[in-house]
Amino acid sequence: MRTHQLVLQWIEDQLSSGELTLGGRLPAERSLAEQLHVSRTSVREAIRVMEAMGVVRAGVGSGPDAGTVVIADPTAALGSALRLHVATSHLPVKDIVETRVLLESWAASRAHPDAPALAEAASLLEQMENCSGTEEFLALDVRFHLALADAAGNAVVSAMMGSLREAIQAYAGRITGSLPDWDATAARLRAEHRGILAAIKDGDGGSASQLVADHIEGYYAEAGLGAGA
Amino acid sequence: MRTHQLVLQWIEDQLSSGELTLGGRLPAERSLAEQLHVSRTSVREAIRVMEAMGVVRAGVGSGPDAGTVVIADPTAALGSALRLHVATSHLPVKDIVETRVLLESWAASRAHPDAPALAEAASLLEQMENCSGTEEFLALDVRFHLALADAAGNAVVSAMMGSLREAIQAYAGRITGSLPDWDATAARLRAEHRGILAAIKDGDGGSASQLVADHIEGYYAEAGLGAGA
DNA sequence: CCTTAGACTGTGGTTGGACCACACACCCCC
DNA sequence: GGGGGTGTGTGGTCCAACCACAGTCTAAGG
Repeated sequence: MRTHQLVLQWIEDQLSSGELTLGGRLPAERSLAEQLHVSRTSVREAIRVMEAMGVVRAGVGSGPDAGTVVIADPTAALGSALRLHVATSHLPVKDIVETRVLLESWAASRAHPDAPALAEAASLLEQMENCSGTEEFLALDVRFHLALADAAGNAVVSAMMGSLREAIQAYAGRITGSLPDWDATAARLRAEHRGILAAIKDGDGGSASQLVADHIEGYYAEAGLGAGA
Repeated sequence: MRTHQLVLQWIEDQLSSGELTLGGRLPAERSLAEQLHVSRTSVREAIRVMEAMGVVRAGVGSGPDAGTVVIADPTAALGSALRLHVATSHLPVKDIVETRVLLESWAASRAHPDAPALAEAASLLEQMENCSGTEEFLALDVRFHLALADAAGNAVVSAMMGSLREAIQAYAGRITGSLPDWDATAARLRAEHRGILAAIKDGDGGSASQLVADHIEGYYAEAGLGAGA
């Protein structure tokens, strides 16, 4: 076993045993190196991996925001990994979209009509009504869909959904530019969003699920992604 | 932007542009450091992250297996990340199981009856008939479920399924020890496996989907995981 | 007494160099 | 022609130093 993996194991054990919790701070790199009898280099490599996994965040300087603290950002880890594997052409964009439809339609069917996340979704919907640029619209769109996923109350599905969206963000931005009439598309998307939100609030999960699936598949189909997506 | 992120960006660009492909080899760490005008330490940190993401594999020595080569193991990345976040208690095991049911039941409903992966699943089923230890049984069980997921032909779903299973592998092993009658449970699981495989081969996706959901939920329910999982 | 400009301390970030173990490839010697 | 030692290049590890940053403490000045 390589040295940095030993450090990784130590940190994971600390997390599992509860000695390191969310918001807690790891020992300083130099202290940790001495404590585990390894070099600071190995400690740093382990922390780098943890950082890529969205488990810790390293901050320089002093004060409460400094040092290496435990965070919880599973979306970052999954998103980066998926994006890289898309870059290697190992994960087809078609499969990403298909999985996104699967997760989101499930979330819509399971969303609680009185979840607080739905209030945020409604607020985002209003902001989308009067927003100018396509970039701003897309950013709000991402947050809207994430809010819907959160309403289902499954942290794993929410994280996976966010990471899928992140992984193909650059791709989605490119195909959006090729749309024939953005204003018309945006108006349609807004109307569909309202329909989805209304269905969820009415407790009609089955209908909401179908609307979400049509919404996503319709967008990618219009943008020119091949059949099946 | 930190130095190692610059290296990460460079590697990702090489992957996106196709100059680095599956099976290809990265320049040696020392060469890459000189080429990008950074220290070898920064290059190593970047490679370490890529390794954790399942994108590259580092090997010492000489020959075809040496050096840092591009691989494609998205399961490793997702699995480690999920496992760590489960360790921080940020992702409940209940949500993991729920997501597993979602993905696997979808895969069962979409599996192609003549997919080559089903032949492997059948072979694994035979091996499970006459196997002794519980560990061996569980290992074969993992491979059986992965084969079913592969039969659906969605690489993203397959990867996510494998990573979910990996993330709770230690957990599953613990609860298995608390089962009252392992032999009876194993016999039931085998029978359910046969039923699932038969449904898929008959082209009855809906039935297969329901059988898979019952199969997984039943197991965790028997092992004592709370309701809803 | 209060304010403020400076030094101090501890954090991660980066670098260069050195040495090790490993595994293949080559070459000399038998 | 065959076999063992050597050469070369790879990643793995460690060390010592320096930098930038940010909060804190201190001492000088009002």
